[in-house]
Amino acid sequence: MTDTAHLEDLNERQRSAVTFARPDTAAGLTSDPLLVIAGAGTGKTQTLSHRAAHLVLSGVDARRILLLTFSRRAAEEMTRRARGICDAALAARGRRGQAVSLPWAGTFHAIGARLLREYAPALGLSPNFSILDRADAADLIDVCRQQLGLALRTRRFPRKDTCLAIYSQVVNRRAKLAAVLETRFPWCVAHHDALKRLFAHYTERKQHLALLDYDDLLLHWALMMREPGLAAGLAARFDHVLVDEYQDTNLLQAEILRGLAPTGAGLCVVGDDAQAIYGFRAADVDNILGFADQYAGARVVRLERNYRSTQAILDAANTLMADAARRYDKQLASARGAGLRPRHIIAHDGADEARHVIEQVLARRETGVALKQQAVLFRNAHHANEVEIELVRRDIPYRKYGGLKFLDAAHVKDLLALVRWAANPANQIAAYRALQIVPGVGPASAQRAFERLEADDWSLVRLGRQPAPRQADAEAWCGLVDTVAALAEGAGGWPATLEPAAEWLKAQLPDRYEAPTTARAGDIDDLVRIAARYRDRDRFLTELTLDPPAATGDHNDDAHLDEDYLVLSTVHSAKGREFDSVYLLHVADGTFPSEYTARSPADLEEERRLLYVAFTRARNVLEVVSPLRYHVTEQRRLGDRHVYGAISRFMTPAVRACFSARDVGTPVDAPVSAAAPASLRAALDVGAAARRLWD
DNA sequence: CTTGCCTTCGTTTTT
DNA sequence: CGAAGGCAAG
Repeated sequence: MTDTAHLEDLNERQRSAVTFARPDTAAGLTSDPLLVIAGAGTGKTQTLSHRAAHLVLSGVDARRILLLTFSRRAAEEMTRRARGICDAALAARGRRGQAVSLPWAGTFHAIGARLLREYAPALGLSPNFSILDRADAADLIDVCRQQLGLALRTRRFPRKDTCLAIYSQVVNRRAKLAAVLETRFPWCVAHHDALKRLFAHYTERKQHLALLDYDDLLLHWALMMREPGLAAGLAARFDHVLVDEYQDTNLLQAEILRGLAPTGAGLCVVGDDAQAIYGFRAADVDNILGFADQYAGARVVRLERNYRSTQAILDAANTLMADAARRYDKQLASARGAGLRPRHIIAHDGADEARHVIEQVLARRETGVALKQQAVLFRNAHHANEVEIELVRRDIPYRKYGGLKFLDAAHVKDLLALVRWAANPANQIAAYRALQIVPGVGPASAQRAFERLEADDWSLVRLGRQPAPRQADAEAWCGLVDTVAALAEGAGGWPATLEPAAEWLKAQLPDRYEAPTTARAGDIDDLVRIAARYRDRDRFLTELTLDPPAATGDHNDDAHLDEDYLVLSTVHSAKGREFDSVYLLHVADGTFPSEYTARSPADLEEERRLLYVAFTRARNVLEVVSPLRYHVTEQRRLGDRHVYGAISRFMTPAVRACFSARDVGTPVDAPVSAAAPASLRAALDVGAAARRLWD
């Protein structure tokens, strides 16, 4: 007899999703397949964490619940909430609950890494495989390209990032190379055969060197599910599989789920097709749109009562989505009343945009809304530049999510390369990078040293006994090899073993980088401090790669937890979050939608959804800014660096009717440059640009 | 073979 | 404007 007090703060729909179970089984031990279509702000997280808690309270073993999320933040949040619900319920029953945890909550990639580590022997994988982040994977592709002689100048070959992107699409879409090239990379079609060879070689190298890229974590997991014996064993470990953000899963992930729950029994997926914004990463909206066809007897529950935003904001969001092509029809209804109309601000240029937004943020703060409750959102990281400059100038603290990451800094990568090489001496990418830190060691010496290492059964210790390369700084060389060997040994325990490596690297900084290097040394110390938070070296590497610190400065969040700061974030990074006030920058055609994705109708739909995600982050205040004249980042040679653009095509008259409009900034006085690109000439007339606003 | 300087090229979103 | 690739000097 289950006490139901914990279900009281749910609405009827939510409760039906939380308690959904097969009627003929006791205590909800299993259920038919369940799809929860949860509109923005309708309590998706609440519902999923309640379901997990409810299952545990009904007697399901928490270790037999698999909870797959999109980001680590989401996994932690849900685990935390589920624990809170369980604790409260157990306390109410007068039972002293031991804290409930969900040991199998995590991202697809993180859970995949964990399972592959465990099943490595059965899969012919080295259990100490390293995970390549994006940049490392691209570097390995580059090495392969050299090895195959594809880097010839006779014919332009796609660059490494493009090669990796193509590869990734092929893997995640489970598609033929030719098809991917034709639809998404038409300018590379001529290189079909060479790419095929390249990918074959890349795959072979990864296998040989015990390296897995992001896609491999899913691919190998999916391959494992194709092996009936292994699949059955894995499926038997879990009674319930709960999936968050199902609209952002791809075909590989769908295949994995199919293997874990072949009939759909125990499978519960939650998502919102209107918020599918990861198509560029091969996510497939058809997963969620076709769920009921995929799993016979699936139950669909729709959540439409919105607890986040005011109705005025939801009206704008609903109107925006009314034009969408394919979708689960839903109208969000606010539980919070009418509220203020959102505002559409027409700014003269980027500077006015920045100034206006900051003034509004400060004004809002005067009414008692903390900076942390306010967010400036944008499509591309660089759109925030002018706002950032202004924030620094006015000494307003902020934190930026998306864009340049802490781990992208060259010196941080250096230290990681040392640790990665130590963890897996066959990690060619880490080895190359580490070796080339030594003055006088370039690609060729690094290559030869690596070959010697391979020929000598990957023994770092014996590599140290061999003479240094001719031109190498002998002292630094010895320092490097000793340092890495000690790291491999793990002497002194984690993270103390990291200290000598950090010190050695800091000693190299003046040679390697321009002065001043104090900031770089500080970053290295920060990384050492971060390392201390992880149990051991391997967990540090794995988790850091799968979940890099989200924001610049995020790595010292413990210290600044109570500080107030304004949030700057890409729309993508803001998914799943909410703020009292949202200011959306640069709502211009070419950005919303992006000029790069405006080609196919499907891409265009995704751009609309991106705007929808941005709108629906706001609780009380939404301001959308369109600068008329802005800095153009491409075609710099073609003359003037400012162009006049058009307001986003998604801001249709019907959508604009949901907003109140206002102009800010000085009237246009700058003469129009005759050198502006011809394609933009039609928009050069400010009067015409202004008229277009009200068409 | 390494390194530093010069040219050219291409630009989104991220687990 | 920044990164990456090519070329020449040490």
